[in-house]
Amino acid sequence: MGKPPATARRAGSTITDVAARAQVSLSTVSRVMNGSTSVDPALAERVREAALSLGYSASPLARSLVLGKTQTLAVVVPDLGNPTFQGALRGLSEGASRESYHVLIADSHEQIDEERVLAIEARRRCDGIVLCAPRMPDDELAELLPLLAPVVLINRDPSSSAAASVAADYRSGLTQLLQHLHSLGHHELLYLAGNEKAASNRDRLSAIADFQATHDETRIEVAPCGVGFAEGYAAAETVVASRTTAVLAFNDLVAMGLLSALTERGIRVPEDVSVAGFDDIPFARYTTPPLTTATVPVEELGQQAWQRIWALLNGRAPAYNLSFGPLVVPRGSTGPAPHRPA
Amino acid sequence: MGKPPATARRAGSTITDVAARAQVSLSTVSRVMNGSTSVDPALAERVREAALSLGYSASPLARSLVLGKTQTLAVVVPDLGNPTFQGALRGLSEGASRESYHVLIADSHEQIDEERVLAIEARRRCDGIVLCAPRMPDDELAELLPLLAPVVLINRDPSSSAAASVAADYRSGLTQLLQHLHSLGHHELLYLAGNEKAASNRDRLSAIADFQATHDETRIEVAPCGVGFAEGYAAAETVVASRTTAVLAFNDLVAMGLLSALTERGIRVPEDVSVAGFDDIPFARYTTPPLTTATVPVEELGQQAWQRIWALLNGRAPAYNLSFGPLVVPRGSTGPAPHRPA
DNA sequence: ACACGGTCAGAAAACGCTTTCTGCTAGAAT
DNA sequence: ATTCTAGCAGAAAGCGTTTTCTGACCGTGT
Repeated sequence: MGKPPATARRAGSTITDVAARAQVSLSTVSRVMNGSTSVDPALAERVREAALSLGYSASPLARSLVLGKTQTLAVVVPDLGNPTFQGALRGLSEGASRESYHVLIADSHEQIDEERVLAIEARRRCDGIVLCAPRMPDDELAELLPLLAPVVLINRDPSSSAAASVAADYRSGLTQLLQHLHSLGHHELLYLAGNEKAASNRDRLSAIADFQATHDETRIEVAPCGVGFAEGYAAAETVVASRTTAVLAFNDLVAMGLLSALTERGIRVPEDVSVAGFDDIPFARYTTPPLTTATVPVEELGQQAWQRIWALLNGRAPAYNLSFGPLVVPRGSTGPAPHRPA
Repeated sequence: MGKPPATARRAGSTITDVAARAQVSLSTVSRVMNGSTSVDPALAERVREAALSLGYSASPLARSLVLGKTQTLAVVVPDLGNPTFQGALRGLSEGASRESYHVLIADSHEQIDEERVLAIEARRRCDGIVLCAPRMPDDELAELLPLLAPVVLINRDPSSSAAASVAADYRSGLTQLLQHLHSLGHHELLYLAGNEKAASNRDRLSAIADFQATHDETRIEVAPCGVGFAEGYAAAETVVASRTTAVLAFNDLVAMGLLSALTERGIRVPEDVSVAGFDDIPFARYTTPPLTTATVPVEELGQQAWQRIWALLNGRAPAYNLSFGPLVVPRGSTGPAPHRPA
């Protein structure tokens, strides 16, 4: 009767407690808990009972330390507020949880100079890392990768180094969007650019340059803009001034901001000007008019990233690097070019 | 010359390696790395040098084990795709990173029966936990809380138990929205309900009941709907059939879906019917027409949650439980009630 | 000159586990 | 009946740290 309390205590019961209660050694408890072969059924039962009544479960920390694996994956994103990364994170987290892996998330809040240390720090507490660093300079990235392995890149071409990666092909996506607008008769286009340093922006610019090179009749203007609603909204001015007939927004957010500003000014979309976004975020379908855009299956991007890191974690070779070719989704915000009286 | 490699190796250097290289004991290395008082400057320098050349940094795992703290915080959300939780997560993550805390995120994917074990599992790898579980039954929550401490609740009234919490006051928000519409002359309202079990939905219903009780002249219909675009879109049918003059959508997503469907049918907002959302997600400002809604400062919710868990982690008492009173943001989607020929 | 106290470095214990190694017991084989 | 072997439980080492404890050395005070 004067024995230690029978009820499970706050947080604390350790393997030693269980061993004591079941009158066996630590080793035996460990074996039972890990379903090891060959331990006397009677003992095993006693141990399980003791564990249960003490509410015991092994400390993940101690376990990780000795096993050398944490069952945790790090994910670095530049901005949790960005639908693209949210989607990728979702896909990733789903895959991870299915394998009972945990996800440590590090938001660099666009502080690209801190990304390096953030990634390293996060990586140290995990078994692997998935990195989204669209604006990290190529050389810094290359130098960082070896320290991070196993690592999977999202939306970054691992140029030199042979890292695993999954990405959306922004180049191809924009090319298709250009063709879409071109086929509608637009020859005066405006591209509202995102962040100069971002790889995804460079890809788009490259697509524009190529298109321009083979289409003399078309003029594509480029205006710096940004990546959010507000910037898109503010760009209405530029759009009007440019007297172009179609606008390629850096992404759907920008497009939506722009759409809103144009509507306010009484400029009709697509009758007066066509607007195309990029990404096909869930909202795009529900704008007025619904937004023409290029799909980027962000959630699948995350899933594929998980698949690759999972392979890596198990010592297998990851699947081939993947590049999703976005598809144009023609919706109401783009239409035939208006006949403009010069 | 025949010494061990001087360059930093992959991942592996341990404190022992550093000690060996610096010709001192482990204890000394540890002291130096932790900026401990009183260690001979010469030795200290030698240690630092060794650590640097080996690329050493202490294993967070081992450190956590002995220190009894992981520098990590768990966050459980029901759905990473939901802007509300995204915002809260952002706010939280920002605060955490400022204190160089890490964030482990667990997405229950709306599997409310797994939330319990998910939370416990996550909690075990962390120093504390922030829980968003809008649909977990009260009794289960109450039973869970003691196992999770220190814990902060988001959007849950900790009824009996005295847990720290931050929440949006959905009741008050909806009341204000009702008043807003009432003052515009609407007497035939329709509420598109969210998930039956969700606390935030119950709060709204309660607000409706109260309002109804004091406003005989007003009829408020309730229709089950959902929490996403698609459900809002699909609800257009119901809205039209109800012949009400104003719709209170469960949230902005539903409102946007509805808006889109109404526009497609040529129903004018707000001339024919007023639509109000809830949450004031960033998109709400940019719909056509801009969406009247009630602000819920989700990011601040996250920040405040961080403040409280941080206090708890430091053995201080958390600030008083917080309830944000949403503010109505009147925008273009609500207007005077139309004169309807009976 | 000797005892005493104060610095500071190393030895060792502890954190909570897993796993190898050791040793005991009992059953089988000769 | 005796030895070999298999089977299973406990002892102990090890994971990489921090921190307490121990002990050496040096300076000071009498």
